[in-house]
Amino acid sequence: MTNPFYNIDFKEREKLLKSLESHLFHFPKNNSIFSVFEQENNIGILLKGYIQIIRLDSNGNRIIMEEIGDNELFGSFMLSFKNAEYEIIAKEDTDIVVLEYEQILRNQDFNKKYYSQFLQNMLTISFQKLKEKNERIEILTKKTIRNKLLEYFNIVSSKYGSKYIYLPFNFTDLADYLAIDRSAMSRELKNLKDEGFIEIKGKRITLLYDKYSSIYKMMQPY
Amino acid sequence: MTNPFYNIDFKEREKLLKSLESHLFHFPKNNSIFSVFEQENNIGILLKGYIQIIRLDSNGNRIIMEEIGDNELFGSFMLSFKNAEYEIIAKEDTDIVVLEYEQILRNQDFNKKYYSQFLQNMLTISFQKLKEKNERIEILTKKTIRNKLLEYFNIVSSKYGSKYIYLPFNFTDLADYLAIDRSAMSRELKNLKDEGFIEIKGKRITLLYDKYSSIYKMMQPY
DNA sequence: TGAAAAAAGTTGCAATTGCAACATTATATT
DNA sequence: AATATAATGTTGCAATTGCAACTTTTTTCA
Repeated sequence: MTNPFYNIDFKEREKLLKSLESHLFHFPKNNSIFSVFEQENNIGILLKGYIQIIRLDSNGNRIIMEEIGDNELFGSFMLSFKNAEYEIIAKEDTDIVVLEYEQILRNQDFNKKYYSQFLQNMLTISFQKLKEKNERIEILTKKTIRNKLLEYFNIVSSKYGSKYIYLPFNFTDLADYLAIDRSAMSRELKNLKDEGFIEIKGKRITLLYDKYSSIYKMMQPY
Repeated sequence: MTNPFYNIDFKEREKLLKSLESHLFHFPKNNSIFSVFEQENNIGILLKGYIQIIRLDSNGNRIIMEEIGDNELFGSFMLSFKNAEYEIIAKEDTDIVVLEYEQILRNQDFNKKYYSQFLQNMLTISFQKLKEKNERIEILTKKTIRNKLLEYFNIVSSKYGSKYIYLPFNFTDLADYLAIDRSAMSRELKNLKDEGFIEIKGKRITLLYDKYSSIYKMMQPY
């Protein structure tokens, strides 16, 4: 992911962060960072670490809404925490900067080169995130568990240009990311294995089918 | 939606569009505008009109990926048209500007005030779009048709602050937006009516339940 | 206006999936 | 290393949903 401070030197960065009324936070592994985002419209930039944003239903469903890695944006500006219960958890030791939405988007310091560069960087990151969100939507709109899994595998596979995939999370979390029942997913993964489409060794999955093969096209929902 | 040329006067806007190598297009109602977006990484700004981006599966599924209205962004920079069949249709007479991703994000004309203002406007629009995408994901991750419908109704209802909802599309398209079978959705809408939770008159739906009521919380998937 | 096309409503049936309730294996912690 | 905890694997069963195949209603357009 593009660095939000790309092409902005250390001194300028300090000035920028001061003028945007930023706050720096550190969270140790496995701590909740929800408190920071309760108030309205702030923007978090993850400098280092890894966090998950999890939504908990009134039905007891657990959904992984976002996985945030280095240089990514997150916060209430893009995901309203009002109407449901959320957990934001640092899965590793994590450093974040929190900015005010208003400060970034109402600021008119256009004579400061570093501010314009910062806007450009933020836009680059936002565009990448929009692409990710659309990929997620392409997965979620598949009607069967099988097709959700295959779409997910294809996206990860083409991202790294390889038929050998390393899952970024465990199977429980994968099910919560794909919004399907874990045991039903487990059953379907077994089917895919038995039919010879994939191979699984821990978090390492090998795709044995050709994306453009007739076998793939024949994978009908029913 | 924020105007991408907010706070940029006509003369500056002309200069900006020229420097970004923009192209203007007009499409009459019901025409395909796909051709414009076949090439890599371009950004469309919808000036006036209304378009739908539809994904067609190899399974024969039809999914409404995006609905684009005035001042919204769309294009291959945020939705890759490579790995599936897409239709991009102007549902009304539509004017669009097409820009190059590279031109916007590599340009270093930071001494031009209008360019920085444009970046700020684009960022505002991107943030709004990210919020919409997350709302869509919150709907799609619901496990039952009933809960998808209710989540959708709640989002539309709270957006307009009213229990009277006017659907922005017909029921066939609603099903394709929620990624569920039309007839199954029709059945579930009838159930919700019969149980007294909603009232339907054409595209006008009245929510008869209280969002914070126990009835709502009791709406379990099974 | 009237015919054609599209959208909406209905229903039976079978496939899929969620859920529960386990057993087994892996990981974390003291 | 031993124990507690979490993750994974498995299966029966019932609820939900997709699909097909209609009918009825609404909208479009020549």
